[in-house]
Amino acid sequence: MPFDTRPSPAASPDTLDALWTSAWSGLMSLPAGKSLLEPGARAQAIYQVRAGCLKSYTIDVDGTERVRAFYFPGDVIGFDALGADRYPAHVAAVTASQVCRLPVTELRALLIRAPELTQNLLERMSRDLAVALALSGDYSAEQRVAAFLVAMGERLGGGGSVRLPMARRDIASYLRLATETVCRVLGRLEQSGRIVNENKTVRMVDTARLRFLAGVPALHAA
Amino acid sequence: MPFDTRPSPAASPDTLDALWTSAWSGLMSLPAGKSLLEPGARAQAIYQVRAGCLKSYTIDVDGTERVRAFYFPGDVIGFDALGADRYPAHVAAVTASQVCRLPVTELRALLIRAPELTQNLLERMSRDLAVALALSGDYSAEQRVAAFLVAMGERLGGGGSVRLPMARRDIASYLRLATETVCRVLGRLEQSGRIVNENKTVRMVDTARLRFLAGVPALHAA
DNA sequence: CGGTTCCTTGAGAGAACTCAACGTCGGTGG
DNA sequence: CCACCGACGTTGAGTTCTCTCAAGGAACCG
Repeated sequence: MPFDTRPSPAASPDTLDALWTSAWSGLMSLPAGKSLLEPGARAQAIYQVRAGCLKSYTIDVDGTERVRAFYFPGDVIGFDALGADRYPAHVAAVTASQVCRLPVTELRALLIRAPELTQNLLERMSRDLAVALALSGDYSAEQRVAAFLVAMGERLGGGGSVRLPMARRDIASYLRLATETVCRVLGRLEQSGRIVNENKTVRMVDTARLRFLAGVPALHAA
Repeated sequence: MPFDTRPSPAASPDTLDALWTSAWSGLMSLPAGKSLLEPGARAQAIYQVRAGCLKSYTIDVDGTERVRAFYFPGDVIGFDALGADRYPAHVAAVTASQVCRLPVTELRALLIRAPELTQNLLERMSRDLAVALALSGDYSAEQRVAAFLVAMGERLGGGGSVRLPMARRDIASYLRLATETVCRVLGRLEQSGRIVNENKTVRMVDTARLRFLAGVPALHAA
């Protein structure tokens, strides 16, 4: 349940959509592993993913990487920087990616020019907030992994087959589990016939059961 | 570190502040335990706490209560409903409280009339988002409790002495721990001389050490 | 003052973590 | 084209932390 990160398009007039869409510019290509944002840097722009996959992460005192979020095409990067005016975390490409840019100054101007867009923005942020709150719950390793698979399946829409471009370590870090635990759970899910684990691709066989394991399906239904 | 929930006032022109402040109306008094919002209800208004303490919580499938947030005077309740147009959780008074109201329609009108306020709103939401993300990390029971105490101390500003109006059970639920674990950690902190535990009030003796235990002090410093 | 709820402390169980080893994949250079 | 190397993935054994179950003590309310 906790892992739907899709900022699905709001049902707003075409003109607003167009305004929003055309605001983005400066397509940028990033090879796998390349850093896009550094924590502490002035938040001069937000970004939208056009292709590939990126991750947001922090490095804590003992040098451990903590993945905060994964971003896929359509997702906006940088909302969490608007408050403090500084980026709070690293953002780097997981696979070769393309992103486009919207300077914060232009975002503000745009919102003053078209206040109706604010609604859209608030919706996206409040959805992110709801997901983050859901993620902070205490769930078993099995629940977390199942929910992650289900959410990724819905997010990427591969029809029961999910390609996970990120390393097991990244998934584990995101789910607050040990890498080994993720492997073990995937192994157990495969043994019990719920999934088929093919390298970086997971085929979900028993989706209903996975959803049940994930717990509350409400968040996805909504 | 993860627990600063204060939406501290943004440094914006007096007129904007005044506009924001005067938008709120309908002071409402709630006795302890009284429910303010129910999940699923149409989000017709957001609220601001004027006095007391409230909590936001969900009830999951097995009937367990999960506390999502505590609200104190100045905090805004309901941001997370703006996206889905429905409140996502229960909100109830922990102690006798007073709140005032801002209908969503008026909020939208206000934002169109004074788009500069949007910035303020985005800042509040993005701060909430950052806190929620921080809270979702995996921390030891000791880290969580220490961080909670430090954050509450900063939040309520009682000069090293924090009054915790909510039950241990609520704190435990919020921190994703068992009630007993919270008690045990408080006991250990007291035995090692870091705090003095007087019923509902905790005096922080070794604040520096508590901050260290809480981990990254960055979030508070910023 | 009795009852209820909350807080605290103890003993045992279970889930996830750490440590460790081995197998696999992908890239690089001979 | 193949062999090697390093990073990643998987699996096992033992440990640790927190949870659950249980009971006694303290505070609050009628």
